[in-house]
Amino acid sequence: MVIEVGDGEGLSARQRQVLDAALALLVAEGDRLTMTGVARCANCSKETLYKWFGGRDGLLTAIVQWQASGVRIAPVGTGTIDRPALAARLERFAADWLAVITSPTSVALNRLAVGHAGTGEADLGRTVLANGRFALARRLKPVLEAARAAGLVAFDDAEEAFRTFFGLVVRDVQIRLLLGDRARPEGAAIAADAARATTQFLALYGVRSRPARAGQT
Amino acid sequence: MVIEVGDGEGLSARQRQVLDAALALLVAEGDRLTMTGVARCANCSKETLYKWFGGRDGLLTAIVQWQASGVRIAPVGTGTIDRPALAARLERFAADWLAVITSPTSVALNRLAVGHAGTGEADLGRTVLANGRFALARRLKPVLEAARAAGLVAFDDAEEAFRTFFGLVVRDVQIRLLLGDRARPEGAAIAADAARATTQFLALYGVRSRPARAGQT
DNA sequence: GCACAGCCGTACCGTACGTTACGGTTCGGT
DNA sequence: ACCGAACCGTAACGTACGGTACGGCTGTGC
Repeated sequence: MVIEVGDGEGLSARQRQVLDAALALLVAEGDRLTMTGVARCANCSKETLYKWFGGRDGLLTAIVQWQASGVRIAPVGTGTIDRPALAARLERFAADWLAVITSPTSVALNRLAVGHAGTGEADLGRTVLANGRFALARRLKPVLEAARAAGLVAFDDAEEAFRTFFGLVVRDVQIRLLLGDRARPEGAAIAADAARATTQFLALYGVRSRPARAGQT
Repeated sequence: MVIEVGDGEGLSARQRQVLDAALALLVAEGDRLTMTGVARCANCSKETLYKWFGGRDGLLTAIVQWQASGVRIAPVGTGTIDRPALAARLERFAADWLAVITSPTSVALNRLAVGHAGTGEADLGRTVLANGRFALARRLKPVLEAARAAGLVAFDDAEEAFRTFFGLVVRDVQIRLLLGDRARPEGAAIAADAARATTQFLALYGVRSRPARAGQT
């Protein structure tokens, strides 16, 4: 199965406007998003919505893909990999990821996809996973493997190492937000969490190289 | 705010039957659960459903509380606390928790609550969190604090330690299941994951006492 | 035996919303 | 200036479902 990662290439400027409006409405209204509401809020006709997106499912799918195309995790960058650089990079990933999953937009989209999972053909959940968790893994694994090649960390399976990192970063934050708990960390807390997760990950997988005790945050 | 943890005390046998049927239907149908469907499936009339539960929201709330009353995490038990006992207890918690959150029932219920979060007054999300994540924390924290008192582990904040343990146990499993990914670990994998999470948690928080190198799993 | 309460099954009502259809308007091409 | 395509705004249709009403059945207290 091929998941359309959708960089919003085939969309006209007007269509992007409509999707922006729909996304904003989704964040505000949640799953009560209605075709009439989108049309009114986007100043377009329902007929146009149906022509462009085929129906409600198509619109929702387009919204998910459109938002995904706007999420950009820190590019990997192929610089030298020493211990401080690795820590900085992991911390950056963690902070970016926390910022994404705690954003109202991401929460609304994940709620939509969760509620929609297992029903219908569109399978928004698959798309959200492809653009979220799996996209993150795709970006992070090369970093982990480069670090392993440089002797900084040790693990058998990059996938397992990634999942541990994921757990250390996300913890209970995402599920709590999805379930409506007010627990959204702001800037400073996110930075602190990212640093803690990185430290813990390196404590679990890091290789104690030489005496080098410096730069442990 | 007081959350009704609901041990199903005020329910007649017949009402439990109805809730069981409704829960089964919820697992099968997802959010498309309909009052008519519940009535048909439970061999009762809609009038009775409305009389007993007040409406759809009331029924959903009753379903959530009813299922929560059936979930039992390993009781804490106040035995001696040495390193192997601590590891065994953590592993037990982790395995129980993984079994719960990966069960189709839990997935269906969490999907329902997530989709329902932020809308309406019932606030199923709050109930699910109270009976899930927070109930787990309530059970686990005394164990962690007893272990700290015994000098086995070290941490400043039991809440933070719990959240780390939670992350190490759950990782990406729950969000993937909620989003419809087929990634349900079965018995052996759950046991392995529980052991790994426990080992990692003790590696992060455990106090290296004396030479004692035995019993590291 | 009988009145009555509780419940089942079903029919019914009102609404919300997805979907379709249509008249009017804007705009680019010729 | 004219034509056609695309699009806006709105009205209309059909259905699904939450909620309500009612007739019939069963079991229990007197």
